[in-house]
Amino acid sequence: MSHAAEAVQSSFTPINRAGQAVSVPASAKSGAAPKRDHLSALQAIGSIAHFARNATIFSEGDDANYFYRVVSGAVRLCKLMGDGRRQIADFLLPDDFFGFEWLKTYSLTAEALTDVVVVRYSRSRLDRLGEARHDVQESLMGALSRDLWAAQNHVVMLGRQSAKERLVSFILALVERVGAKNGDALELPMSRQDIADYLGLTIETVCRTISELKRARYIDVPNRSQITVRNIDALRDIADGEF
Amino acid sequence: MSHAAEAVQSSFTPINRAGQAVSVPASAKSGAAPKRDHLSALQAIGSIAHFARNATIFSEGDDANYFYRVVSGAVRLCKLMGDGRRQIADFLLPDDFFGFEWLKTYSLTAEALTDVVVVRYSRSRLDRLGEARHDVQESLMGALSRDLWAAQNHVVMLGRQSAKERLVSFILALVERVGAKNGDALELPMSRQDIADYLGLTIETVCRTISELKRARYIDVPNRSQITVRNIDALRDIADGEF
DNA sequence: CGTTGCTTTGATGCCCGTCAATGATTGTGG
DNA sequence: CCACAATCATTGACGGGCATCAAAGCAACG
Repeated sequence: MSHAAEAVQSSFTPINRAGQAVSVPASAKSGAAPKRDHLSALQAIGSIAHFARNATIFSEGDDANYFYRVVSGAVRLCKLMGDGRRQIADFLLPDDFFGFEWLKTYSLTAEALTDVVVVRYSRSRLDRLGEARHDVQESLMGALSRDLWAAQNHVVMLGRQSAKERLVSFILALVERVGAKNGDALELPMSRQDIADYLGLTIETVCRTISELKRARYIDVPNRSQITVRNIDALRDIADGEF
Repeated sequence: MSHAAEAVQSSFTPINRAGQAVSVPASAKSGAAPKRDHLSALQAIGSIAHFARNATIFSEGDDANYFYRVVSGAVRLCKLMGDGRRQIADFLLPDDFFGFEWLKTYSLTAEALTDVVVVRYSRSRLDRLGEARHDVQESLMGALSRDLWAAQNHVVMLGRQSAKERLVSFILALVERVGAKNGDALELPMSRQDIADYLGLTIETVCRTISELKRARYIDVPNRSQITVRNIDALRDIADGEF
């Protein structure tokens, strides 16, 4: 989807769409390889796996034997500090890739937010495929780049935005992700605590800020797993520090 | 701001300055490339450039025409919000690479912290080199991965650590970077404001926290650009939330 | 229906930001 | 080399935003 590139400038979109099927212009010049798309090439070495809600898909420090793509459901990537503090790095939705590591071990923990179906690619096969096929290699590089881009925006959010700005940025990222318009409802597969751990806040601050946005008629909250956006333009102003 | 201070060293031909030493096969694409290490391969396409303190090396949004390596001096990478708030993503020291982008434009601004010398690689040549040579491609992936890893740790720091923990983590990162021991002095090429903008704090909080660490005898501050570490183990405890 | 887990709201306090003044260091021109 | 200005760093006083502690609502499930 186009927005991934365009949204770069103004809005700090925290959600990362790792590894979407983005057009990869670079391989166009080669022309020598048989005309096959790199996603099909990946298909050939993937297998399906299921995880129940709250199951751990892999833990930080585990051998990074697999690379994943979400088919359905949602996943969170997080880091745990020694004393139990938790920071969520990313939420993954269908078609997002995750678990690609340069090092031998995972640098994050992946957990199922909901029951989830994933495609799993063995790392050794992926590496071999990458060596053989330049487009696959570049597609992996693109996934890495998108993750880095998302992490850098996340850093700005946590370092320099207020609680309200962070929550609004988070909502706007979901809006962009699904192409929502005023009046549309957003699905929130994650809990308030997950949102808090993503935004570097407490659950109470997240709740209070949601209530505040509701009182101000920017959003509605029909139930705990949905938010209806009422005034996206006003939200954009808030995210950019206009209020 | 001050006059642009870019100066490309003209006494060297920017194109082929390393050609003096190494025999470079004219067409790198030829299948049977001689065994050569990827750094030398990079050398062949790099040229030297100088920037004065506070000069802008490139700005967010500029066409990403070059990829850089620090030779001497130090560089900061930062993002600016519309209202002037600044977040520093990274500080770069000699041998660090920066400015590698997947997108067409830079996602960060790079500024010279001190007078700085860099090697500059043209992106188009780098791309061609990457297509031809797998080791170069992988070395670029490695650089990306390290950046991502650093950004993820930065996220945890900003999201879940206190001011004291952040400052201590920052000091410890410098300690690791130069392999300092108790009693060694660390060079701080950046200002207090830069440190604050890296840690997501204000300059006053940074100063107060430095003073606190000094009072507690964990560090000494002989002058504004040096910190002497007195008790690294105690600092490690603080960074992990032990105090 | 009661239990369980999650969410929301309220009361209170503290960490850190803001505002302000002073001190230290660097740079500049006489 | 000194005088002065400009910049940067430090410290203090104060307040606000968010965390903490506590309790009450609410939905899912046996």
